[in-house]
Amino acid sequence: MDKIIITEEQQKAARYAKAMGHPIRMYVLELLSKQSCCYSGDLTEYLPIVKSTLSQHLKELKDAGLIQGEIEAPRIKYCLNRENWKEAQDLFRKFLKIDQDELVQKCQ
Amino acid sequence: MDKIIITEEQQKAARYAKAMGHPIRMYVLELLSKQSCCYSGDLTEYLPIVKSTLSQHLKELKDAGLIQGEIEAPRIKYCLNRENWKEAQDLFRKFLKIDQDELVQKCQ
DNA sequence: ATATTTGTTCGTCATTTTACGAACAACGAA
DNA sequence: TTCGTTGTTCGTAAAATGACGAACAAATAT
Repeated sequence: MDKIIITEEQQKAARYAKAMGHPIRMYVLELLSKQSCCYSGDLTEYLPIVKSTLSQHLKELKDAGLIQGEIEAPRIKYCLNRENWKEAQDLFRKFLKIDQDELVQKCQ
Repeated sequence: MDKIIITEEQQKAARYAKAMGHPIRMYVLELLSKQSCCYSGDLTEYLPIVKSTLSQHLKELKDAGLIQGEIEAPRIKYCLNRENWKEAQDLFRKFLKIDQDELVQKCQ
């Protein structure tokens, strides 16, 4: 009885989805998809969690490859990891059967 | 220091993403997005997990509202919950439809 | 009536996740 | 140098996740 191998794409998509699977992380990602960058300190101020918890969430997003941090002393500037973000976009687009042409039109 | 309320949409999107955040569940969803329905027994046969574990994963997808089961004795036929699937599509579409070039400009 | 098939539920267990506060490290400012 | 700011890491704890096998329930088939 041969078992199906879950594809690499499915693994990747699941990994990205998992990283998105928390309201705080979803919030951060959505913010970064709109405003190019943000500072961890500002997030702490607005989000209902303490800084160590936020740090963990940002670490998860980093580990999943969705964001990256850049030191801008004494703060850290976060922005999307565009390469992987694009990969995630492509995977989900495909997964969600989003019409590419329609999307292109919308974006112009 | 007022805290931001995570929006209902972000909660929903995170909930859907969380449900997608496992390779097995991603596999099932992708299958259902392609072939309209499937039977739990067939999945057990092909996936490298035992039936009780599969049952748990299907329950999670059900609880998240992404799939629904219909008794077709002695088996159970699973298909997407169209209404919620559409909602998930819309949420992710909105979330993902960032124009790359625009983003590149913003990030400089 | 009994056996078989199908899928859920239960009990168990190890691991991961989420959260907090305290302690720490890095760095710029006084 | 010393102080304050910023963010990570550590220790801890509660809850959730993921996996298995055994037991169970429901329906069909013999």
